[in-house]
Amino acid sequence: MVRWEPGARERLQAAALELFATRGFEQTTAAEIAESVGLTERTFFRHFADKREVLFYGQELFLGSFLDGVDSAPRDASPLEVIACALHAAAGFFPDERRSHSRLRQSVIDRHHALQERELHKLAGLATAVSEALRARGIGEPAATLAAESGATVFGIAFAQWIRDGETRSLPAITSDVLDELRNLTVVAES
Amino acid sequence: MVRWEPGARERLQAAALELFATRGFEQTTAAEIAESVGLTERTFFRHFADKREVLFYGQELFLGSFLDGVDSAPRDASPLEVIACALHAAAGFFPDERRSHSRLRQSVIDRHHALQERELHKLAGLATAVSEALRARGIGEPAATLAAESGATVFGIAFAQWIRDGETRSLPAITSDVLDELRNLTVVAES
DNA sequence: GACGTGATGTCAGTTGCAGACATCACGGTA
DNA sequence: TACCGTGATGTCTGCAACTGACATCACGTC
Repeated sequence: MVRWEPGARERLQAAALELFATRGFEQTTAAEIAESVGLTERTFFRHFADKREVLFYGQELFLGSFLDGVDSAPRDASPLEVIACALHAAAGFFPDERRSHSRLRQSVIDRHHALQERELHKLAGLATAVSEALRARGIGEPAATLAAESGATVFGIAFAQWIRDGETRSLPAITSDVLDELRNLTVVAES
Repeated sequence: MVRWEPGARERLQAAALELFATRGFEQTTAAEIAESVGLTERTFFRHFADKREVLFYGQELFLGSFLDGVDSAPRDASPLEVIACALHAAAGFFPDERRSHSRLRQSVIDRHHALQERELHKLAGLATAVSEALRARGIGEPAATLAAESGATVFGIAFAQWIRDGETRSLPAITSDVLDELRNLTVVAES
């Protein structure tokens, strides 16, 4: 007889998303999430540093694809060209099959300030990691940070558009368009 | 005999900053902050929605100066020119006399994830307000959001530089330089 | 001089989280 | 076959972050 069902973490994450979506984040206790999959509150907090983290755990792969994109850029690429590569790689991380799941998850996040804060913090951490990768390529400051943060901004805007109702384009396509808009922004200012 | 000393909120904010700076954020309870100025924990939470907010309360004035800057831009200004005006106005909100206080406050924030999250959330709220102001001027999406977020990024980088040890330039001067770097970023990419 | 008001105090309760310690299937080792 | 270490879990306990309900009482007003 098995002592524990496998995949405790994944079951907790799935249950949490469902409960948050139906009852709301504050109305769902960590104990309820745990009990709904046959575990205890204490175990919940062993898997996730805090209640919010259950929605954000496991983004290292996403960050990794972002950094892989940085590495894939040619040596002599400009900062913004490097960001373009990173965005292309990162956008590929979200194929269209994930759209409805992403939509549900984001609708939960958008409804609660506490979750928005965590999301912003994760995005900021990603930007920091990218800016370090840019500096490792010899790009100085503040260009590296500026480019990295701009990349994160572009991704955020594109992602929000990707999960909007009625949107049918793929995330890479949208990302590319938004990046073009960023280029236009400053070009127009220069004219 | 007066029933309460005036300025409860300000006293709480000052005491909180000092205690956070000396003991650390998690090691300081809301009750301790309140008692250090002769109040109770319950009163603390009547003035601030949560423990973190004591460090962030009262930023409407800063947001206001940002929006005033948007309004001060000429009608036919490009999005980035509008942002330049907004940044100039916002940077003026932090004269050099505030530098050491800002430095202390920021050092506390930088030491604690929970406070960083709140700061990012406030900055994001500012960017949202600015993007709405841009849309009200007839600027479309995603240009408005892109410009507003870029402005927030520039301000954040400039502010971090302003409070760095040894930095002597004024915040408006630094902000202007960082904004130029943002322009260079995309110009180089276009060449 | 009575009266409403607003900032505060008091008290009790829920929830998020963490330390300390026990449990016990499983996999290896003698 | 008997033993042992390990890791994921449960149990118990306690603190701190908040919150609702209700009491207090200086102050200004009528």
